[in-house]
Amino acid sequence: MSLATTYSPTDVEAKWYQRWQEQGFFKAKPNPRKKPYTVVIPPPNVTGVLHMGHMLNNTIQDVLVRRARMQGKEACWVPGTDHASIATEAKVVALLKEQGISKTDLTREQFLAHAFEWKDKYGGIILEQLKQLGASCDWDRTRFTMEPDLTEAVLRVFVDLYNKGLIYRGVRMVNWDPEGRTAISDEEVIAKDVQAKMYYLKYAVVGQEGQFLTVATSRPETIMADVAVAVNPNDPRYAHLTGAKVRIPLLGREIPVIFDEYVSMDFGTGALKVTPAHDLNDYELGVKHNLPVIDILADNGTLNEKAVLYVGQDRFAARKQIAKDLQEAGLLEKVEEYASIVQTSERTKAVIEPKLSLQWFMNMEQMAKPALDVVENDTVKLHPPKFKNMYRAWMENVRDWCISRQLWWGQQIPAYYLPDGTFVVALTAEDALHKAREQSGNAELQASDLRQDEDVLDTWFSSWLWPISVFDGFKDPDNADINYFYPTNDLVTGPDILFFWVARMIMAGLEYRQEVPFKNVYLTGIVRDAQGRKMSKQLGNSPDPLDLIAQYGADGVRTGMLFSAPAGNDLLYDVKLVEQGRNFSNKLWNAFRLVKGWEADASLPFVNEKAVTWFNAKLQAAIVEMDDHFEKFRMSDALMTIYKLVWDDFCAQYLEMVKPAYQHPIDAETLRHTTAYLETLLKLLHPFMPFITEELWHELAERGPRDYVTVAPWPRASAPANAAETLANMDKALAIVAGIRAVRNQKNLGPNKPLTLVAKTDEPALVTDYEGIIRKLGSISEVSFAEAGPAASVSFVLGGSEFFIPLEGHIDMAAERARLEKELEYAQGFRDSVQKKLGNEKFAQNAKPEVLEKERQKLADAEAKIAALEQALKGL
RNA sequence: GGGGGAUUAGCUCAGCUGGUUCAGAGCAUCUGCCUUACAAGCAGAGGGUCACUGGUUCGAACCCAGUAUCCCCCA
Repeated sequence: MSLATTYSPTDVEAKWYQRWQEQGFFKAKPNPRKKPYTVVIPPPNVTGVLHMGHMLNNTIQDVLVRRARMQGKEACWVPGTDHASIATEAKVVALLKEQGISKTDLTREQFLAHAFEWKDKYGGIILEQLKQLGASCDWDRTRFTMEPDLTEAVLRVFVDLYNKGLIYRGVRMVNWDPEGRTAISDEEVIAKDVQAKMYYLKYAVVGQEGQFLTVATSRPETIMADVAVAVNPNDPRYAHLTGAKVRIPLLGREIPVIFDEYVSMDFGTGALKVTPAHDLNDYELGVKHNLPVIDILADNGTLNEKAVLYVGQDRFAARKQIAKDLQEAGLLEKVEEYASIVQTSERTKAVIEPKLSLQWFMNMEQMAKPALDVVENDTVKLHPPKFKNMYRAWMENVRDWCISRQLWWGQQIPAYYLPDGTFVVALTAEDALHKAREQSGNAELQASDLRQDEDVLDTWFSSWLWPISVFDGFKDPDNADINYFYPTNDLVTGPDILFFWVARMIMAGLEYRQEVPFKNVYLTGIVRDAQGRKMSKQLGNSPDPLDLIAQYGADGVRTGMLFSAPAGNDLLYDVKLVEQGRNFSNKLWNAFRLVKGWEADASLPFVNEKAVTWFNAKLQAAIVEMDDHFEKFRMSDALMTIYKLVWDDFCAQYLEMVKPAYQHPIDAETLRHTTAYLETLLKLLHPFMPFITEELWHELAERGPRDYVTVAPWPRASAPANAAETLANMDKALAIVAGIRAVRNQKNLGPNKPLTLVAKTDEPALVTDYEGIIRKLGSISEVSFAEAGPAASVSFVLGGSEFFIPLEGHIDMAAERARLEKELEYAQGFRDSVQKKLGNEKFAQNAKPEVLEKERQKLADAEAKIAALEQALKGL
């Protein structure tokens, strides 16, 4: 047999992924004999390519799904993509621009044709990439948020919520993205710290020549939209301005001075210019004081003709220019630097303009309440739970959701305008005509008389229906799939979309299924580089996931990502992690090579009973521990448990214990147990490392046509008799081995130089029962017992026993004495502290009996050890 | 400005109900080994004032108060 000493994943991975698909292992259908286990993928943008965040997120989902599948559940992982309205439209617009085509030259239909063409070409890439990671999605269920069925779901919900009065149309202050030329929701706005300038402008007081009111503003270009200057009524500096008017600098228009306690006296000069069209707070102030609104900004962020000055200039250019002009006019008192915040668009990064605009909104208050309750009472559990607080804060302060977008790529709003300016909301154009005729009383109204709203809906207005719509729960609310697979079990996503998406899915679930959409939400962290910086194209600090898979294997990458990724914590990615993952694959591969190479000889006696029962106890304990970790969504801990079991207990200890001498056969019983253990380990590892485990599963034995580790039953923990004793005894035996090895290292003896061991102990069985193991792992040629150690020997003490290794010519008596004395000193110190504790009356009164018993045991152990050490010193 | 979280070994993090020789794990580091499964490996070792200051308790990494620093969310 010739197996390479290193595992090479490349061919193996492609082969098994294909076989799994051929076998249909990932397909799920309602099965009353099985429990459903459902996960819906957070649909990546169609524009997307796989990045490290997807790798982490989808690895976690796949681990959960694969384990559930092995547990005998009907595991259903629904994949799909999101049409990502604004992001995709921006991408298509940019692409067309490269081809010399401007969006404005196209009709809506032409543009959408281009966009769909683009989507068909690139939209599936990310899903193909997920296959390389090993994602066990049911690909037959792949959905797209803009496909006909899902679009229909969106429209139905819109119509329904409109009819319930939860969706309304109105003029409100919205976040305007001048780059995307669309309104966006509050959640799509990102606040950024910037170093800004504060301009101090002089407003001349009307009728009092030479008197000025100085106003501090960061946006001097908006003075043309000013309708008042506000000061605090309690501010003595401005009391004399009651009823006064001031003149806008440069422009000369007169505006009133108003008094309102809203104005902070400490900020700037205590005088605030009021610009209702371009600031939310100013808008509210304007409404309160009944002031007009002057909107001087065009949709693209340039100044419009209402500005009078700087018309056509971009807002930032105008700011520079007006500062200069004010300076020249002597109306700029000073400019100061100050730390400020600007609101930017999540998608286009453009600086947001607050803008008064006619949009569609959804009332959130009514839906938020039940969605908050289910999280508060743990019907939906957040992992880690610290996110509950954030969730509560958001839900209690939720504002209405602006759902219309001035874009083409997305679901067009099903509102139809009549010639008289009124509108109807209907699922289809025919319905709309029907309603329009009814509403207007004009039976002659034709379809061509109606004009559908130009806007599309926010992308999240389709995503929030995802757990229901992927099972066609709107079109056909009582179908077998939705009844079986909904509610889903676990959702894995990032905390950045807790409000965008998670909260709203809960609302939709409660509204349309009267049931939460999932029971657990696992919130991943952000993948950062080793220095803690976010991964970004600009920094070039993000590895290409597909390169990583090619280099380290999908299994290596998956385990690498999970080694250091507790829920909710950011993952500091370092190539060392995937190296560790790859090394682990290799370790497993070599363990397999060893076992595979063994020849069984049925005539040999079963000599490894101690090792076999010990490893079984270890294995069972590890299964219990893993199940517990999984229960608590501690994925990296579950991985670490199996990692240590495989590497330390199975490879470093167990295999070394049972390994026959080179080119010698092994007894059949041991081989049988060992192979069974290896199979169990493969099962436990499979969710983390699907490819190598499948490969080894098939290499290890002849398998039937449907016998794959992918569908093998998840191991059930059993409780072996006397497990605790088995483990404790082996620990003691291994401590002897460790003692021997430490002596080898100290004395610089090679690992193979045969040594002899002399034991002085009250528990000789601990040595005789494990003598084979001690000999093998310690390279000991002979074990004997004595009342005192040979003169020229190194000794070590374990519990109350003393062990000697005769080493003629290697002994430094002074060093030996010093070492033993140090150990003795520590043991005595420990004994004293325990004695003191036990001597404390209050402790004796208050401590629980178990604790007291343990302390007494500690004292006894310490005294035995001290006695042994004293003996050893005497013997020197 | 409001709210939340964190601070434990060089790094990333566990530490559950206050009590086990409780101060841990992985990685990294150091020393020695190419020992017939694996140098992507083996054996061994070192390394911490549990942020700081008080308090509660027989007993505190853990509970309480305050301080400092960092992170996140919201405004």
